[in-house]
Amino acid sequence: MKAPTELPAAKAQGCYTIGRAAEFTAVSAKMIRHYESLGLIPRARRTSGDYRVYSRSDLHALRFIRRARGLGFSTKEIAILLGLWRNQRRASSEVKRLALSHIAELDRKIDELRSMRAALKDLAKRCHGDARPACPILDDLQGASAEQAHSGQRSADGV
Amino acid sequence: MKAPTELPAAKAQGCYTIGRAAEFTAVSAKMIRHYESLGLIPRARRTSGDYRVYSRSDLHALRFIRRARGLGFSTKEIAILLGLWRNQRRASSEVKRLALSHIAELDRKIDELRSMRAALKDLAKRCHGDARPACPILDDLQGASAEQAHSGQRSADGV
DNA sequence: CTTGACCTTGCCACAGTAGCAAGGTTCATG
DNA sequence: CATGAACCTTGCTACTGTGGCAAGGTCAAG
Repeated sequence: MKAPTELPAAKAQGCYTIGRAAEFTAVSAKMIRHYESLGLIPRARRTSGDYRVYSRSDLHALRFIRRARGLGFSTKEIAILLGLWRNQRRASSEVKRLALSHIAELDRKIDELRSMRAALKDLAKRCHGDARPACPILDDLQGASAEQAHSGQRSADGV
Repeated sequence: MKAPTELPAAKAQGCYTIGRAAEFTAVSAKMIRHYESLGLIPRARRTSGDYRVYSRSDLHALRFIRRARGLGFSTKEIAILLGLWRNQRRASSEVKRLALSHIAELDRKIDELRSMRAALKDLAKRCHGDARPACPILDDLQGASAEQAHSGQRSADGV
């Protein structure tokens, strides 16, 4: 009940072990397993020795995921995108809606980072940066210099 | 060794329970404990009933942390900033150096998000967003622009 | 004394990625 | 055929920062 050499045969037919799949998709083996556990990709076929086996179309899906991650989509969003991708009867409006909402999210994050940057840049500009201890940056963080220096609270929600 | 009512007395002397400290600093009680466990702030004094007690200067440090978080500093960076803050013989150049390197980090992140945004915006622009399935966004994620059947991979983005 | 508000610790969860460990599989080579 | 290198398996740990819940203790007021 055990084929002696199934992987080489599989390779000849366009099948890949997880390591080769990782190599060809630039998604680490670790992450491939992770995506499987999340259900982003279906459970891989296994050899008799329990090795995962991937087909070319599996690699396709992995590249899809990698590219979507490269655009900053979360795994949940990617799950939806994959669903739309696989659904030949999808409406492109659904995809576009998701994309636009992600753009809005990116804008939000960019704005947040930019306002941090602006505030810090301003403080840095006012700091002599010499051997003396006096430092407007620390003064600001301390809040001693002026509680009303900049309008109240920057809302948290870090990067 | 148990005074009957120590907290009210403490309050009168400018002491705060963790809840009140949270309220006055906008740092959640949870995070105050967390910062303590990280060593960002010293272990709090305790009442006989093991309640943490904070002084006004402790609140000061907590606000310092909150503001630094608001500027996007990591907890490690904040640990350094706190050290500089407490060190009266610091050189402002140290602070400035940290600030500038953080600005560079923010720039890096902003650029990354912006390039995602640009790429996605472009795709979204080309997507009709109607009831039909054809979708340039999915096509791009699929990598259709460069490959279709077999042959090597195309590394899309270096993000 | 009871009650309710507050505190304590500790564990789980999120997201995404990486590392390590102990053990099994494959396959080529000696 | 046996060995060993290279690869695979699962599972736990960690990171960063925040929130939530649970079981139990403390405190102050009624």
